[in-house]
Amino acid sequence: MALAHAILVSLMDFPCTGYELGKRFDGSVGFVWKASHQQIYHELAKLEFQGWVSSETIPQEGRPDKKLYQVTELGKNQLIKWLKTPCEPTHTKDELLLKFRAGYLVPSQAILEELERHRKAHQQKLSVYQNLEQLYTQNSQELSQEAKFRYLTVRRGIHYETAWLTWYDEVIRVIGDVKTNPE
Amino acid sequence: MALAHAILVSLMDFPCTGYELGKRFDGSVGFVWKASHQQIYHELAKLEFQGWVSSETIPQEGRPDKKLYQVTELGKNQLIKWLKTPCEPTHTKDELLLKFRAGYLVPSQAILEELERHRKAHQQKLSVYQNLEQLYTQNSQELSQEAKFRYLTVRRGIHYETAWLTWYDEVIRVIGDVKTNPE
DNA sequence: TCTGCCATGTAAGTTGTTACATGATTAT
DNA sequence: ATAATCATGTAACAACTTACATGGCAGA
Repeated sequence: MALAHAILVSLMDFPCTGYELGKRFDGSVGFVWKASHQQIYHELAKLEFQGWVSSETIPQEGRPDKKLYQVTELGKNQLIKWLKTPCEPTHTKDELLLKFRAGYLVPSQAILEELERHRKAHQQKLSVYQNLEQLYTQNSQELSQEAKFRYLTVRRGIHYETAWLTWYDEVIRVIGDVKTNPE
Repeated sequence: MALAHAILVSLMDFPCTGYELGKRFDGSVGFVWKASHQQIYHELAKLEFQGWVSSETIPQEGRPDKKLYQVTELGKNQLIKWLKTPCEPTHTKDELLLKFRAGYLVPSQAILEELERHRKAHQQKLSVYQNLEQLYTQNSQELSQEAKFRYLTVRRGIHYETAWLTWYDEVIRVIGDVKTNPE
């Protein structure tokens, strides 16, 4: 259900092909919603069938034709309807935290190494967000309404990644110097 | 795949029935992994078939028999094997943030109300975590290795919820005083 | 009396993952 | 040569959601 809306939100920025959407879902859109290209193609077909998006086929030589998708009036109305509908908080499913909770079952070194891998990933994501943030803050003119929402989405990413990094530091302080390794 | 491990982690704390697991997944376990009772019963049956858990049927009067599950040696080994295997960072799927990103399409009041609802939920979860935290910090004796991991899992929850609250404040500062409502 | 708790599931449908398939073009 | 990029999908499977089903017991 929400994948459909994630696609609509993306296409509202500008029309795209399925392939391009796939890349955007790997990049900045993926910070709020992840999806594989198979899912995207499948959902686009469904959306077109429902009349929420329309496509224009662009013939190409030496490679498959492109299909450029855009949101229809109906699609936009449905998107706005969805925006006005309350939603539930996201169901947490965090494999790393789940592992961490059972971390006492293995030598703490194993857990700390895994944590370090993830810490690096979060550090990198933070950098990406900080670069994006600069695009909004560097010129001092007032941001448009649309830009404000995007800027704050990036800010949410910064808060999120920073919270992880702070937690990692805390973990190191509490269990990082443990000498007694079980097993 | 990971639901199986979430169940094993929970059962390592102490043996449970499916029903009790359901409640725990609604409560403290649910902070790291969410699952419905249907999923849990289904997965328990699978786990027992595989020999990762075993069950003891406890007859009852006037209500269905209980099945008390516990982790087998095989299950524990599999759990430890899984703990040592690296995992990927969680795929983000945040409906609220997705909506927020497209927030410019509706009157900002609509978004702010939805945000307020979620802010309250995060505030409440934070309180729950803070109460749990006290259990670990109130007596000054050194925590066991197992308790440290649990304590830090709770701390992660506190960092997570606090980051949301900080972001909400920021959103209010940036778009909370907007006079121009589209539509 | 009615709601909620206890206790277990089945069945149908949707969503998401993994593997497979094609084939020219461009960069290393 | 080889790998990566462009560009689209199908098929099988696994995971998850929603609705349904049963039925006694305890408390407001």
